[in-house]
This record gives sequence, C-alpha cells and structure tokens, in this order.
Amino acid sequence: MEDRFAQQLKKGVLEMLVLKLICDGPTYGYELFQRLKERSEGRFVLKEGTLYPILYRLEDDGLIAAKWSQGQGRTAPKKIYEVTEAGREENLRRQILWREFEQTVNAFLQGGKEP
Amino acid sequence: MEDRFAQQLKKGVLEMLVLKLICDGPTYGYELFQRLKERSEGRFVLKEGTLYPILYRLEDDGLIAAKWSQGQGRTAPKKIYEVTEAGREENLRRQILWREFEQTVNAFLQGGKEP
DNA sequence: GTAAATACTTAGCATTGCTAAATAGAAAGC
DNA sequence: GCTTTCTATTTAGCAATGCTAAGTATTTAC
Repeated sequence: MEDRFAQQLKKGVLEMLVLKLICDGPTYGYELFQRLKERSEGRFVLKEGTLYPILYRLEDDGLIAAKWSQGQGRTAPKKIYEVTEAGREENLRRQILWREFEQTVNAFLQGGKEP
Repeated sequence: MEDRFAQQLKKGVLEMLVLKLICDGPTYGYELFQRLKERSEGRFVLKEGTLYPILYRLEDDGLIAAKWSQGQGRTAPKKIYEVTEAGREENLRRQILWREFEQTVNAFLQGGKEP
C-alpha cells in the first residue's frame, strides 16, 4: 500500500493529465495506462478502478466524447475518446490553475524557517 | 462555491503546509488561520471544519503534540501545538515527495503537443 | 486448452476538504 | 445593560476522487 500523502497529492491532477493526453490526440483507456506510465517514468501507474471512472467523469462533463471502434481486424472493440472544444478550454484553464497553485505552495514552503 | 478542480489540488498539501508552520514554532489553531491566509496571499483561506481536523490527524499520527495554555491574562484557553521529532522527519519527507511530484507533473505537461 | 495480453465495467472503501452549526469568554460601542 | 464582534475550539455530515478487487470477453502464444 502506497503512502497516504503521495496518494492524496494525485487528486485532481490525474484527471488533468488524462485530459491533456486526450488533447494530444484521440486515444482509449488501455493506451492511456501505458502513456501515463511511460511519460511519468513509472510514477503514475494507475489501476482500472482509477482510470475508467476518470474517463466517465470527463465524458459526463462534456470535456471528451467517445465512440466505439469496431476493432478493425480482430482485436476487441475499443472506446475511442476525443477532446471537445469545451475540453480544450478546460485543459488550458487547469494548467494555468495548476501553475498558480504550485507557485503558491512553493512560495509558502520557502517562507519561515529553513528547511 | 469554489472550483472542484482547485479544491482537489489542495488534498494532502494543506496538511503539509500546516505541519510546516508548526515546525517553524509552537502555535495554535486560530493563529494558523491567519498565517495560512497571509503567507499564501489570500489563496488558502480555510474554514474551521478544514483546519481543526487536520490538527487532530497530525496529533493522532504523533507528528505534533498539544498542551492547553491557561490563557495568561484573560483570553480564552488555547491549544498549543508543537512538532515532535517524528513530525520533523515527516515534514522533510513530505517536502521531498512534493518536489518530486511537482516535477513529474510539470515534465508530463511539457511533453506531447503544446500547449 | 491453458496462460497471458488486451480491453472495459463496476461495487464499495478510505481519505480529506467543505458546509454549517454550536459553544464560550472578552472587548467595544450604543 | 445589551448587542455585536473578535477570539478560540468542536463536531456532524456531505462531496470528490483515488484505490481494492472482482468480473466479463477476445486474441495470441505455448
């Protein structure tokens, strides 16, 4: 079981990262696992129970849209997600909020006694 | 009501900041409200239902210790919190984890398409 | 035909921030 | 006196989100 603290840090951020990945191009759940793992150098290794609910929330909020791909050839059908216009705007907004948040926290930690 | 995203970003971080403040010197709940507000330039304005439970958790985890001050003069009694040795270590650990997390997220956001 | 990889779903739990209200003493203004 | 405001703490219950864990189904390799 991972650290409680490390777990809580992810809240909200994971959804931001998934939205960002889908902004980079249409993709589907299983591929997102691998991209998250690769691009975070093994630090964001999600389980299904974390990732799929994120996709459903993003879809419910109208930030991404899904369509089933009939599995060309003979692979299992995939649910392909694509970003919407609202999703692109929200992606920018969250990245700005994240940077502000990050800077506020860092300024805070640098105040007071060291370290 | 504030943004859902902005709210979730705080998870875990607020507890880290409170622990950091107590590492800077003994203090109590009400004073922590003001320091949090001041040092974050109005960005972390907590309510009682957020701050006091954080203090109880830190105490339960043995990271801080409390004693009642009899309110010298005639002010109301205050619960003064002081960091423990375990708390100091945990404070360092969390700041390191925070920086790693932050860098991982930033590297992630900089990958793929811009912005 | 057994195992492994791909691919998605979902029920329920733990943690933590927020809402909201309650309690209580002291200082200040009318 | 009476009310308001500031100080100071407590706590019940809700909302959001990551995690555990199990289930379904197809394809490929041994």
